[in-house]
Amino acid sequence: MQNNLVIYNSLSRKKETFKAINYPFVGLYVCGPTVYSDAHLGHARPAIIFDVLHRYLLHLGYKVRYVRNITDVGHLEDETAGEGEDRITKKARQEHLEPMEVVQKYLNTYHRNLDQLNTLPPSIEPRASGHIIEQQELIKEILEKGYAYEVNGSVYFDVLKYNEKYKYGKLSGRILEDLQSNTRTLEGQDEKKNSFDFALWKKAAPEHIMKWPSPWSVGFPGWHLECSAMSVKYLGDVFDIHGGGMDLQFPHHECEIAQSTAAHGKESVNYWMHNNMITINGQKMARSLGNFITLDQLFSGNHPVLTQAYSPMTIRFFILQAHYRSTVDFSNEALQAAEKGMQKLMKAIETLNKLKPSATSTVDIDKLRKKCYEALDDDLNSPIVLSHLFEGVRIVNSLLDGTEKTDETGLQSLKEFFNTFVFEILGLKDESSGTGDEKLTDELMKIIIELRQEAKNKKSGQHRIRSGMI
RNA sequence: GGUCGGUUAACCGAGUGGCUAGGUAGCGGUCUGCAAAACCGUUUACGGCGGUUCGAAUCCGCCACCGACCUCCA
Repeated sequence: MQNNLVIYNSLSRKKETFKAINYPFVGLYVCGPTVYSDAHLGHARPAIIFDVLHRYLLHLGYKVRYVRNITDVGHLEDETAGEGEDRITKKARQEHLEPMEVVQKYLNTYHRNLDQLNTLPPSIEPRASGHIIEQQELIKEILEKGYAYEVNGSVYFDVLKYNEKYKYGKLSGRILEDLQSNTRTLEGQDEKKNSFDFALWKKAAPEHIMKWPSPWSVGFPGWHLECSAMSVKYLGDVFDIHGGGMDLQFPHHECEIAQSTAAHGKESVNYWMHNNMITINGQKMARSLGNFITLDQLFSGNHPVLTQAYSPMTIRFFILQAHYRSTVDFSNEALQAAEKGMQKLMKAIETLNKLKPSATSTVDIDKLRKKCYEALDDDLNSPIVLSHLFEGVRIVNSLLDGTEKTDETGLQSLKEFFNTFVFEILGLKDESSGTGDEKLTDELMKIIIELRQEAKNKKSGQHRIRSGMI
């Protein structure tokens, strides 16, 4: 495959040329959400970023198997409390629902929101609860290889033992000695040999609702395990790309690497990609911090910090305006700027469809197209792609003004240019026909004018309509 | 405390050792009976102090500030 796609690999901390293991197939695994409350702005980012990657790979001609998991198995919320209650169980108790009802409810919202954001669905969306057996099998493998130990019905990963042969901490740049001296002393960890060991299987307390039988105890799998088990099941021992939020780099992804390596004797991921966080007032937006804005709130404007509603495409545009490895700070101003920018882009595309060709051409679309590919190839630099698209906008408007000219071929390639990058790859769509206030007003005005004309003809009620209009 | 990252004009946000990113706002203009909209053009930059270099916002060092991770998190 001839392509020049370069991806920043978190593992090597370098940009690397992307080479698929088994052309034309690409295996892409992205960590999805734990479904226990409404999806928020932070969830939109990886969904959109990896959607663009997905779309771009498809555009380049790859056959992509895109796997994005759903964490629907309760994991301990607060180990410091000793008697940890997992988040889904807690929510179920609060809302008087079955745990699986909680899961379904928020999974539905998540799907609806991502659909509104115009993301393509993943090829497979495996749930942790549906892969308990696979996870148990993986635990057995790790136990057999000697990198785990059982205590009181729970199974823990032996990090120190693993570190003798492999290197623990390579993804996040952590050194085991530092971890040893710096990890806070948490209560309820007496079972572990070392504080940095992590659970593969956890024996459930009697009141714990989500639990499954296993050779060790009635319990539930450790959080990091599902991704190791499911990625390998659907993408093979070694696959191309694993993505997720930067906050998952440690410990989640580090533990995944350790588990897979311990079980299979080799690493399973070629390229690790991590998107940065969305911040609000300079702080990370997260459910656990309580400073998040849900996507439904953004779309409806129903939140104290929002001065207006923002459409799904405004959110998408806003996120694409920043590079995925940078933090992006939320503000009404920034969202409004994104909204106007996107409208300008869409308007130009509308204008383009009305343009008439000239005999000669003064514009060079090929050059622009090439620049867009270069930007995408350079670690998915969507802000640069957008800047080139706005150069295209300038051209369209100049054509309308008559300061630039182009022939039929040029017009056609300009249309293809926008179609490819705006709609196909960046995944934006024109919302104006459905929700635009201006269009709605225009339509309503037309009806009122017609009514007035009608009333005028019948000589009835015209004064009311006229005075109302003025 | 440890590890890592950031500090770019009014706001958001790219970027390269020398050549205008882009969007929004502002300003000037075109158009319009006026205005709005639209369009065209355009002013404010690279946290501080040193160093390398013919030349640094871009490389190096120190300092300041901010953030992320180290505990669940997208």
